[in-house]
Amino acid sequence: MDSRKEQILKAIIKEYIFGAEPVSSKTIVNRYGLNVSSATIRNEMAALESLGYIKQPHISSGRIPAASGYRYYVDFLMDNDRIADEYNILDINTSNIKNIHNYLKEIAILLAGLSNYTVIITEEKQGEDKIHHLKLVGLLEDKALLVLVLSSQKVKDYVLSFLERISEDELKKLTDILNYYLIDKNIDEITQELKQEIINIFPSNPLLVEEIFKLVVNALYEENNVDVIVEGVKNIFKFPEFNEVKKIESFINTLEDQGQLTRIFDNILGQEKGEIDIKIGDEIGLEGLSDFTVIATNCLFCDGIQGKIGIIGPTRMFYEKNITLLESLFKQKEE
Amino acid sequence: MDSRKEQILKAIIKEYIFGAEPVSSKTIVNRYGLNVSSATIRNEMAALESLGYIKQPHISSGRIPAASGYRYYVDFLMDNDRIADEYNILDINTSNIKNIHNYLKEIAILLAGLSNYTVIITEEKQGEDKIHHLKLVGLLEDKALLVLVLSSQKVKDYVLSFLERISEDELKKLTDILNYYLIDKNIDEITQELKQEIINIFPSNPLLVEEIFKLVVNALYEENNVDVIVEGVKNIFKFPEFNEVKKIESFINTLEDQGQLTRIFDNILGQEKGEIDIKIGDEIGLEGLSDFTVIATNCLFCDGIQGKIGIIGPTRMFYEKNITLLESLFKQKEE
DNA sequence: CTTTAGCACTTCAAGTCTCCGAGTGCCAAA
DNA sequence: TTTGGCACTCGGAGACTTGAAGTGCTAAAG
Repeated sequence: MDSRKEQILKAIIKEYIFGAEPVSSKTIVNRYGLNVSSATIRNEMAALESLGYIKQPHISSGRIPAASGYRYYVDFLMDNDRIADEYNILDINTSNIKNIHNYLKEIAILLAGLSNYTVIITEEKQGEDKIHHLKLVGLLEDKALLVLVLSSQKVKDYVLSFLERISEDELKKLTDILNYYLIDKNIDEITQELKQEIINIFPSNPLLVEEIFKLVVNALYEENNVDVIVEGVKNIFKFPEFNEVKKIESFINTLEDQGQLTRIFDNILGQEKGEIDIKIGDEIGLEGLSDFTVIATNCLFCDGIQGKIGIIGPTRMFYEKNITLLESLFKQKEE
Repeated sequence: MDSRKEQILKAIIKEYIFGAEPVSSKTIVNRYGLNVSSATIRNEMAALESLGYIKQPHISSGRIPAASGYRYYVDFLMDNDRIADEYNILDINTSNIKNIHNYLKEIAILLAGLSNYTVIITEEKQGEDKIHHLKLVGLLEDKALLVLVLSSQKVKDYVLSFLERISEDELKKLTDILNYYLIDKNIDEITQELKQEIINIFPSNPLLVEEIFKLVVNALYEENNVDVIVEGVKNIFKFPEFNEVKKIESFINTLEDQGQLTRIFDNILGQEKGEIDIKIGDEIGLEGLSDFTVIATNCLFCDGIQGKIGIIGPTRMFYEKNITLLESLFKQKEE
């Protein structure tokens, strides 16, 4: 990726974010004076395509960014000198918080209005459920079942796949270790350090331990009876790429499935406060959201009220603006 | 409307509710043995059409029910011997009500699942706001402004249109009467009797008083910070008649506008508990919902928690089933 | 007066065809 | 390495055809 390719990729992405239509080589020459001809741009575009950053909807159309193109843009090309507009979102009605749910709802509505995308807020009610015990059960050569029993008596199970075979004895040993360390722990007590400790004791398969920890945290997270608020669904209709009922349907199906939806926050479960997480397309890990981007962060909404907040929109999204919006939530709290 | 016309109307509606496609004269002969030929059915259909109960999407297609056809069906033709299936909805998790919002949400999800339509629940937090004072201001010959000041200091105004001219003096007089009776009243205290009293004192324009009362109740209702829960939006995609993005958009826009949405419960504001209100198409009074039917009722969800619950779906709806569903909410509470 | 058979008529929906514009890929020359 | 030029491809819009479904109407039968 030389500088000119980056310039062209950036131009394509900016143009496509703005116009939602495939970008032609000619458009780039006309609007982003690079002092080369459209043929040169076409050559570079072909190169960018073979790198996977852009793609063609069909053979004789312009290019649109691929997911990895947006990823490259977010990681390396985005204008970081964005002006930190002051959005004083958390200040609304703070005098008037009789009801946390309504307060969060107002924040969501406001943020949906400011961003023009859909906003999701979860309030975490922490530590209500704990691990009662768990068990690993071998299934086939390369599969096992993780069975979790929670202190609320709920049972959850997940299928694990291994890269290489693991013996029954190994599974038994890992089950014992996990039980020893995890029984009676709530979501806050299942830390990165604890995970590391177990990996040290059971070094033969760290990836498996990672996976199990993720699922355990997930299970507790879901069971904590989080309040999920979704606002700004109607904004989806502003985007011409969602002009088919099928696409709207899969979006709304995902939004209405609370169990699935909270998974958009998976990555930021253990993240530092104030960090902004960006997941593009399949990175989100939900089938219905493969054309979307989620920008999310942890947020301390007010004393004692903590949760996560995410902006979700098409991958063709105004990244800078939304990141600024979420950052501004923190600026206020730091004061 | 002789008995045969009613039979045919009923057949058309049942058939259309089931199949979502225009019903032909032949279909009726085949499936609803009336012992007449299709030509006779066609004659009757033409009559039913000129009565306004059914219509044709285009000339040369079968008939579909018109809004007033559904109305006739609901009022006179519906099978009232419907078996009162026992849906023990309110029993879910009653032991576990830590959080009213989540309890209502669960009810909504359950009911949305059972009905296959969209469910709306509002919890009323009663009597929080009152009328501080109000004023009628003449605008043009046939218009005036109703200005409401609430005890929460919020100001709301509405334009009133008269059929015939009303003098400034009259407006002043009515303003004084209304203030005398309404100041410091909350939503529960603004009753039908109070309205009647004012109409008796100010008999020259009862319609105007009616209109003002409606707006006052509305304003207080909106301000009572009701918690609105919507579940089962995704069910809309099951109905072939909503195969255009435009239609979905207007539905979702309405659902997301809480101020508008609560107006679907307008009719049952003062209604007896347990009565079921059915509004079809334009009867709902919301532009975005002219292809929908709302079936709604007051509901005492549990001790002290009162609210309204509505099922909303296409006019082509399984009326009997949904009425039964809502009725079953009461059966449980009476026990 | 009511019902019915029969037929002409209308409309939609799906399929086919053509045509045009936009845009690319690639070659050969600069 | 860049560029002008040209052949090629594809999608979308529009025109046209065709077949199926269903009606309205008329004239005859009950």
